[in-house]
Amino acid sequence: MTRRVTISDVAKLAGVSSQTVSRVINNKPEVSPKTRQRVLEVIEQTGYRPSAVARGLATSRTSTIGMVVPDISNPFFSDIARGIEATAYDQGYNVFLCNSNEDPERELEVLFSLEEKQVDGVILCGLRQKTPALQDVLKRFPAIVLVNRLMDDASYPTVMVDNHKGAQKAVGHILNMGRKRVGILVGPAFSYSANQRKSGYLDAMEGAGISVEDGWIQYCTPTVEGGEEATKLLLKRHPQLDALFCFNDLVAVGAIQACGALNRRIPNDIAIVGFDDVYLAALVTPALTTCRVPRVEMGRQAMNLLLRQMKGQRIETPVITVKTRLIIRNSAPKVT
Amino acid sequence: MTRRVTISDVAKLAGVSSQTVSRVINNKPEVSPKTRQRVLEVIEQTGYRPSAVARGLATSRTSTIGMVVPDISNPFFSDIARGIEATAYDQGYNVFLCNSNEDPERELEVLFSLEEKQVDGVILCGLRQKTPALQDVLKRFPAIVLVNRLMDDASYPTVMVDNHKGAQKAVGHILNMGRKRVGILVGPAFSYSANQRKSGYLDAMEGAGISVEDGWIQYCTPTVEGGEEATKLLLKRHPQLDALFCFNDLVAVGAIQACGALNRRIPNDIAIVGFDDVYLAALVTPALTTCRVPRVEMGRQAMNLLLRQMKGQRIETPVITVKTRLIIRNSAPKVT
DNA sequence: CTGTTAGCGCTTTCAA
DNA sequence: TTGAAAGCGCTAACAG
Repeated sequence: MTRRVTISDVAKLAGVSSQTVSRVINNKPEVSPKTRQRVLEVIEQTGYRPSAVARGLATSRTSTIGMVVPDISNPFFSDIARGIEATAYDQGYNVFLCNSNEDPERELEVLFSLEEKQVDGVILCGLRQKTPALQDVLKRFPAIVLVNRLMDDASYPTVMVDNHKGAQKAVGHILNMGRKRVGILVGPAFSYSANQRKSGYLDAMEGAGISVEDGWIQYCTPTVEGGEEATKLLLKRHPQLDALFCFNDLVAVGAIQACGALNRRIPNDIAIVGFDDVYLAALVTPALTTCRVPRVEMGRQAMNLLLRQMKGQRIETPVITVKTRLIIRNSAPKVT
Repeated sequence: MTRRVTISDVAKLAGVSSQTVSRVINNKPEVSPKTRQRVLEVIEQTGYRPSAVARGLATSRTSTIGMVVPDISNPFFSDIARGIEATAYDQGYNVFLCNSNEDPERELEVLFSLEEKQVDGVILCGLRQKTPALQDVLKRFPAIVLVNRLMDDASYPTVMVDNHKGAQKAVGHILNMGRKRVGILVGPAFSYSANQRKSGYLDAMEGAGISVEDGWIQYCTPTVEGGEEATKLLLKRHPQLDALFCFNDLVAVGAIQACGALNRRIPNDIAIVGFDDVYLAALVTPALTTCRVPRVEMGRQAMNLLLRQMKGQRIETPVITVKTRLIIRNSAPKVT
């Protein structure tokens, strides 16, 4: 660790002012080819890298953004993260990774740290709260994008999943199989996505002229265990159900396991459909029919929305809704 | 977006010098309680946050580290990332997430960007190359930790998995089941972990007095598809094999699928053991016996090593080797 | 205990 | 096309 090479080191060695070096590294046109050439050579020789910190202080832009996710080890969010990082990288931005651990207090704290770091923008994924304190910090960022969670007042550009249509497609597919007694493992009652998926389910059922019994609707935690428990409860009370539409793939895997324990054959006795299409979905037995959510794409879109804001461009569509696609596998096959 | 509140704004409002404010925000003792109180009140009222950028320029430390992973959406690395981020956060560091996409050129580029951002340290996960150019950039960082990949000269503190012992345990378990014809799906020939696991396998077999035929050793890409293909090849040439030790869980899942296609019952006809214990492992059918790698723990250890370097402490153990644990499930159950 | 001065490495503005 | 001066917001070093 020797001292960093600075812009004035380069300037001296090239026999120019540091301003000229600055012009060269920023690709300004007003430098003579000769001078530029000489400066570039010195930069090459010395291995000079401009300090983004000093530049950030001078320009008050850091080419840095913050990404807040509940948990990066959740495959749903790590895919989104990949999309964000890839697009950010292409545009010369570095990304701070912050886990909020679903903890509102920590969510605030990471936002404070991002504020101190002077990020140019923040992408918030799966945000849970919207307290005044939260609203307050958010206001202080130059740009904000929300992913998978709508603020009540739609105050920020947002990337959403078309949960309603996705659920309709999924349930429609089940109905096409000839099943009519379709239960739903809704997921958590407070979840925005869960409620959208539920309403898609209800619309599909209603559209087919089937009246849904209250008991067919079962809330659960969005995990394998949650799905397993909920399925056991549901099938105990309503053994006549011949299909289950699940909040996500993890819940669906729980449902598969419960059906195994209850000796219900899938799909013959009961069909099962998930949501998300995480990696797992294709690999369980039976392979899961599910609604694919384009997560990497969501990340890209989110970063693009952020970039536009940071460039001061107007955002035509403040809410981008990405489409899902039904992936048909063995847990709810196509009936021919 | 109004102008940021700066340290001198606070100083003026509190009727002190900015130096005193600096002392307060850095918790220096030499400030009178009264003054401190007054300054804190102004900070509270104004919502002042010190600029980490300005501070970074002044101190040449940024409280920021870089984390380079091949792919954050790979669950192996996203778990490590979680461990790193959690520990970093506790110590007041923010983490730049960089995907290298297994691309040596991009790996270099992200390191350059991290250098410009003046990170205090870098954690490199699953690094593939060690070209002179790479060595060169690395030298310019104040602190470096390697994860899951040893540089030939052990020049940097490193967190490794005890692949050798893990493989020995796994194969030992298979042998205890009474199986003697154990094939191995090694993984990629260039992979350091793969070679360590292979040597653990060979030692276990030799220790049991079993001579391994060359044909039992099958290289493959470390994916489900790779495992599937390799298994088909292997079992075609060596149908007598009664167990497979796989490079990782994905390969093992591929093996399970191949066995399904070949009508080989697991574990009766053939036992299958994986490595890593990603969350998938418990959810496939049959559930996978596998060697658990404590990934979050690895991330924590890596960050701790980095912290010690950044504090200028001596590193007693330049290579930390984390232990694996055999998780026995149905694909290779315990024989009682 | 508190304030003053200088400077971190860059860009912006103005002048040449 | 080039350079000089000032300043971004903070801390280090010194003085009082």
